[in-house]
Amino acid sequence: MLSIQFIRENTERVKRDLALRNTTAPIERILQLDEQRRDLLQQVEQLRSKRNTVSKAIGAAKESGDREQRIMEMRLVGDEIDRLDAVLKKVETELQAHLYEVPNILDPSVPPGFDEDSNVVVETCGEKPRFGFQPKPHWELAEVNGGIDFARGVKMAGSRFFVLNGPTARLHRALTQWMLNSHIDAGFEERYVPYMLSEASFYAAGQLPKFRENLYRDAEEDYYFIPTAEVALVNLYRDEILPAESLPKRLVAHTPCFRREKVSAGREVRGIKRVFQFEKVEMFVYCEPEQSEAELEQLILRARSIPEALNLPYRVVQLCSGDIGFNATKTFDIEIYAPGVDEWIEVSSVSNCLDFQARRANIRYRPALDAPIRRPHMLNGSGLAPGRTLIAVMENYQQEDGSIVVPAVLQPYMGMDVIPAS
RNA sequence: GGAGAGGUGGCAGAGUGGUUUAAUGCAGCUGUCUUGAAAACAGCCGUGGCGCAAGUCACCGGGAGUUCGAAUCUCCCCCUCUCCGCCA
Repeated sequence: MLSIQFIRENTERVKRDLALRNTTAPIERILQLDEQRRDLLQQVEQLRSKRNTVSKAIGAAKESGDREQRIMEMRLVGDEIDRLDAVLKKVETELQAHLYEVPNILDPSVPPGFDEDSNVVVETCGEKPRFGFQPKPHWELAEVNGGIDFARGVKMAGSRFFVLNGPTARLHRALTQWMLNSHIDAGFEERYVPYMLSEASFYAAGQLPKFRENLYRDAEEDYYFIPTAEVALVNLYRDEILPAESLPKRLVAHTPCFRREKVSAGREVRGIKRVFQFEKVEMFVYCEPEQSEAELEQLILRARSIPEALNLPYRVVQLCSGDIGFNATKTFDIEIYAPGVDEWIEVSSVSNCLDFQARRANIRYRPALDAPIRRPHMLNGSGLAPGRTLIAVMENYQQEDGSIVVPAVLQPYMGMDVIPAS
């Protein structure tokens, strides 16, 4: 969240960014509540101070003549404190709830725009493959080699679930392992994290209260299923003060992701692009505020290294103001071209969230001994989503008979160089 | 799921109604001494809110209550540990 001080001092900026995001938040109400809060706080604290002083005196002079008189007096003061406190608490609760609803400010470089149509392609790399035949979409390739079983996924769980078979399952796992290893080799430290977290953790990560309808949850216990490892990686150091020498902290985790997406039937139903459960290798960085711009660049390079090494055509897209996520100030997507569906598929989203999540999660660091505490900047980026990368590999590496050549970097993980047609 | 014991500052650990601004120790920081270090000695050493400031308020797992006054008493909840049960 944004600090109330920031909103107070940069009201116009905050309102402008809300408009650019094509969303709303009750900024005027927040400012009003803020003023009420400070006013009430001063009244209550003055009364508390008085009560503390007198109570101490009562304790010190037990046999004083006006003892009863003073106790009576303080009883009234206590009643008034209770009354004001109740009002204060109500104001603070509402203020806090509204502050949770305000998205991050936008980086000045974010292009304005209503929706994804206004996103800006920053760079396009690699060549689209040329085929001497009509390339098939991955679901048709799967029919040839039996790699994806849609029918049984639907039977077991429902629509938008699937099963991977044999070499295709192994290719999916190979992608995951290879991605993870390549980030570890680049200096990231692996974490294995819970896939279900408490409601408090989801508030801290900025998932709640806004995106409740997109989450799967335990019906009886306080568990929500993570829609991304980011939620866990934000909460790792919740309520902690990190030592300066631990920054920058570059982490990577592989988790399944669960997303309850309200997609209309008939739209993007084919294939495995849009599903309710998928794998993701997630990179995450904690760093000093001065470093976050540079760390963002590094994260983008890390994400790009994956399609580079797989020799897949991809492009880097900067999200416009209307498409950027709630927590982020600046986001770049990586999209890989998939010739079968003839589409650029989003496989990564890399964001700088500044101190937005650090404030929600109450994470701080001490720059030096005796130096004042600060909030770290936090960044996240997929590196990448193996399921969608699988689509790109299948469609780009397909041969006329429906067999699929295994990219060189994955062959050690596969023990084969071609997935045969049948 | 059942029974028992606990939850106090970075750590250890006192504190069962009123100079507690939480004792003391360890760790850490600064200084004196020393060629340097150690030791010794002295001082410092939590977080957050409000306020121009002086200052003030809150925080002893979380919440509610009793009281002029709560780390301390009462109730509810959460978590940890030990034993039992179940289990990959």
